[in-house]
Amino acid sequence: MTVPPGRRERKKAATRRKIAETALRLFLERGYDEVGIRDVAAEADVAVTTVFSHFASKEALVFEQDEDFEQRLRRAVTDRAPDEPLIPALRREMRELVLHCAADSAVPIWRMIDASPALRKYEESMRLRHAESLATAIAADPALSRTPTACRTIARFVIDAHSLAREAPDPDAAVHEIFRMIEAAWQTTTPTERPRPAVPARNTEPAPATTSP
Amino acid sequence: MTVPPGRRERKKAATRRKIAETALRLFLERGYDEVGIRDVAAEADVAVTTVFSHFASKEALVFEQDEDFEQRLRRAVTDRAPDEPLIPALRREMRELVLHCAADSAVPIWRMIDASPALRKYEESMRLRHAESLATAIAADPALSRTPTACRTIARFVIDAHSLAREAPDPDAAVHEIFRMIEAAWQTTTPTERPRPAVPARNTEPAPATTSP
DNA sequence: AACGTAGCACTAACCGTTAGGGTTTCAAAA
DNA sequence: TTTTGAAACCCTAACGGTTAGTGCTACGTT
Repeated sequence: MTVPPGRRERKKAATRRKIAETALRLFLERGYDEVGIRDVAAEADVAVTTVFSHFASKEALVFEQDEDFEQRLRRAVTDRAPDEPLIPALRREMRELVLHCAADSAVPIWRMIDASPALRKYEESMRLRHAESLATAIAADPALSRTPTACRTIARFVIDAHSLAREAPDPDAAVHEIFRMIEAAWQTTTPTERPRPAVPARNTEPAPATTSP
Repeated sequence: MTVPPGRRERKKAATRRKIAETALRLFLERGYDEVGIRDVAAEADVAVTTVFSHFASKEALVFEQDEDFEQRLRRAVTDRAPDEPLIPALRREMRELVLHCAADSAVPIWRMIDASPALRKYEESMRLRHAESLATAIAADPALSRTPTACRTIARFVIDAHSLAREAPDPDAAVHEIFRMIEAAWQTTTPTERPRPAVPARNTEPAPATTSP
């Protein structure tokens, strides 16, 4: 598993990192549309085909932490405390993600993204993937048990919250404002649940045959 | 304005229609990815540049009624009866739009769209435009007076409802399920209104000197 | 009738992306 | 150690969407 990675893997990772860093530097220096893939490849001293063996498209060079984002949201659902409700957990995670985007040194990157139609388009298609991934995680939680449509709807709302809050004048306040709406939407979808009335009714996990292979 | 259109305009419209019809026919016959712009131009007996003078991109050949969709949603807001609440008006319109997409002879077109990543991407970017347009219409209604973030959020939710309902097994039921959630979300955003009792000590915004220039 | 221009054609290219085919470098089996 | 397989990389050439440049022609207008 976690054996010391061989020279080959280290070199591959180094190449990938060099390409991504070079690309981002050139994009920020000259503008995304003014830099071609051939420029990136030449500056990183690799072949054009090598760039595309590491990144699926030119836009993917900009959205490197794409999978991070997706995974963090999924884990906010799956790894939350057993008694923590869904929406507050998602709100907490989304708040961190938004603040990270809005306040960090990532500001010029987002300015570049907002200025390029191609990048905005790509971001949109990523968001759909993220929403589906999040919807799957929500639907898989036996403590929630909503309809597929309800899960997908809430997932979309949460993903929407990211770009809406990011573009708001006060991102932190926007997260709270939007999640108040999401919470209300979620509350209307409570057919098969008993939150925590008199008895806490903590189910005791009778036979966890399969955990996580 | 509505003078009998001259020969030039009629010819232009005919060319545009011929291109669109030819393109859609070829796409459905052979598949979107199997038909090149050069094929469409040849079959429609025009130059490639002429195709692009009528349509901004290859994908735009498929989404001709794009502006219809946008306008119908905006008008569902602006042209609704003075006493009709927002969400029911939007739900009614969205229900029609979804049923139109799901039941009509438009089914093979949507099958084609769902099968092509390029078309799905394009549709996504359209949806962002539609959401912004709808948000503007909602924000402009003095009878509603919500925050910009609330307007944009609800607009996104409504646009999301379209694709979610379209993909659901029972689109009509999905529209109602999703709009129940949207209605609840909308209800939580009632700052400058007096729904009913016990004012919960909200600050009253004493002097709104600047409204919206 | 003359003029200005909108619409269209043609060529040639740009750019992202991929296929095809070859070389080096590593890792693990023999 | 040697062999062997394949992963990573390189190069060339091309494909397909898109655009610039340059005209020509037909139409609307004066």
